Amino acid sequence: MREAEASQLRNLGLFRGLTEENFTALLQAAALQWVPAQTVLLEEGKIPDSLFILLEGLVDLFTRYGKRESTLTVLRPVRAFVLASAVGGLPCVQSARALTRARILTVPASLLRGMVGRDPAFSRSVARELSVSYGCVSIELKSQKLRTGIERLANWIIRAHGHSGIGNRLSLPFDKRTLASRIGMTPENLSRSLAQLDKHGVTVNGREILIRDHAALAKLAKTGLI
Amino acid sequence: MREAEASQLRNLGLFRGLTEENFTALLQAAALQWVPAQTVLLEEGKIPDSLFILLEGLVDLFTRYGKRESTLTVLRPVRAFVLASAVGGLPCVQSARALTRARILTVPASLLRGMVGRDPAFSRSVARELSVSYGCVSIELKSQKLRTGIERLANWIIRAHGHSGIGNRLSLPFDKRTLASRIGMTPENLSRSLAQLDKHGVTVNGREILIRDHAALAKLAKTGLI
DNA sequence: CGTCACTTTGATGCTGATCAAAAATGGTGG
DNA sequence: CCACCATTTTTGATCAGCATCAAAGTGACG
Repeated sequence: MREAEASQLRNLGLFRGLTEENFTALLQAAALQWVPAQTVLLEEGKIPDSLFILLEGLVDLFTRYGKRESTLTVLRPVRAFVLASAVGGLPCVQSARALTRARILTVPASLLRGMVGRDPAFSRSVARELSVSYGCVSIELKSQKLRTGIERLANWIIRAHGHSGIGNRLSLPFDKRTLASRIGMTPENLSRSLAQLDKHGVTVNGREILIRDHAALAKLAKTGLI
Repeated sequence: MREAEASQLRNLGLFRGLTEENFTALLQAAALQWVPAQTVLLEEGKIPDSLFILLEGLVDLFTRYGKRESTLTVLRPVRAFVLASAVGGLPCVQSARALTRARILTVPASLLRGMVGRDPAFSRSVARELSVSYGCVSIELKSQKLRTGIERLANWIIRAHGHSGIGNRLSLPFDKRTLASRIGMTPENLSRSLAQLDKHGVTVNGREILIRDHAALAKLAKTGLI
C-alpha cells in the first residue's frame, strides 16, 4: 500500500480513533486490489465477510427488484461501505458494484467485530459512522417521499456542486442513466428535467453543468426544508 | 417503574449486554412518563439530549417539507428511538410524536455516550441496533423507489400481519390517514387501493382486514424479491 | 341527535413511465 | 484522421399511477 493511501485511511473518521497497534493489525489483515469497472463487489442478501473501503474510483450501491434496478447511492473515495452488515453480521440490504475502475481495500469482518469489542474508541467511531449512514439514508427516504423528480435533481446538483463543483461549474461524475436511477426517475425524464432546469438558472451541455443562478436553483430545491 | 417494565427494558436488544451496574445507573438517571396522544417528543434538526424508549403506545416518526408531511415509520413497544442522534450527537433527521397515549422512558444522552466508551458489550449492542435501523430505512427506501403504491400496501399488510395478526385477520393499529402517509400515498388512494385488494385475496371492513388468500397477496407484494 | 373528524367516491389533471425512433456521443480499427 | 459501430442521450407520443379537488357517506362521541 502506498504511503498516501495509508494516511488517507488513518484520517478516515472510522479509523481515526484506532490505536496505532490495532491500525497496524488491520492493515496487516487487509487486502488491496484494483477492480475493473462493473465488478460486482457484493450481493444483496449475503452476509459480507469483509468491510470494504473505497480508495479510488466510484462504487454504486444498488438494488434489484425483479428486472427493475435502482441505484441507492454512489460512493466516492475515501469511504467505507457495508459497515452495518460487516459489524452487525447481518445480510446486506444492497448490492455493490464498481462504477469505474476502483481501488478497494477489504478488511476481514471478524477482525472488526473483535476490535469493536476491545477498543472503545473504535466502537465509538463505528457507532458514529453508522449514525451518519442512518441519517443519509433517512434523508434520501424523505427526499423520495416528499419531493418531485425535478426537486430531487436540483438537490442532487447542489450537493454535487458542493463537493466537486469548481466555481459555478460542475461535471457529472457518471453517466446520465446512472444519475437518473440514483435520483429515482427514468433516463428519459432526467433528460427532460435537465432541459427544464434552464428555467431555473442551470445550463446543461453534455456532462457539463453551469449554474447561472444559484438562488433560483436553491429555490427549486427548497434548500432549508428538511 | 414497574417490575414488568424493568424486565422488558433488560430484555431489549440494546440493553441486554449492559452490566448490572450500568443498567442500574441508567435506570437511576432515566425519567419515566405518560404522554398524551399527539405529544411532539422531538423535532427534526435538533440534537436530542436524551434517548427515548417507547414502553407502551405508538410513536410516529415523521418529517415535514413545507406544508407537506410524511410519516417515515410507526414504532411499537418496546423500542428505543433516536439512538443514532443521541449517541452520535447528531441532529435528528426526523420528528417524533405520540400517536396514542404513550409511556416513554428518557435516558440522558451524555450517560449513554459515556457508557459506549466504557462498556464494550454495550457499544456492540449500540452498533448492532444502529445496523438494524440502517437496514430498515434502506429497505423502506428500496420499497419506495421500486414498488408501486398497492405493492407497498400489500407488503405492509403482510408484515403487520406477521407481528400483530391473529389467524388470517389483522386489525389496523392506527387510522387510515396515518397508514396512507406511512406507505407513501394519499388517503384517497389508500382507500381505492384497499378496495382493489379484494382482487388479491384481501377483504377490508373498516379497520378489520381479512386475508382470504395469503398466496395471492404475497404474489402482489412480490415477497421474496428484495 | 347533531357535530366533527375520518373515510369513501367521483371527476379531473399532473407527474412520471413506457414505447419507439432519431440524434448525438465516444471508442475502435482501418 | 476518418468511417463505422455500439452505446448513450434526446425527442415525441401515449399511457398508467397517483394527486388534487369536491362532495357525499360513515362513525364516534358529547
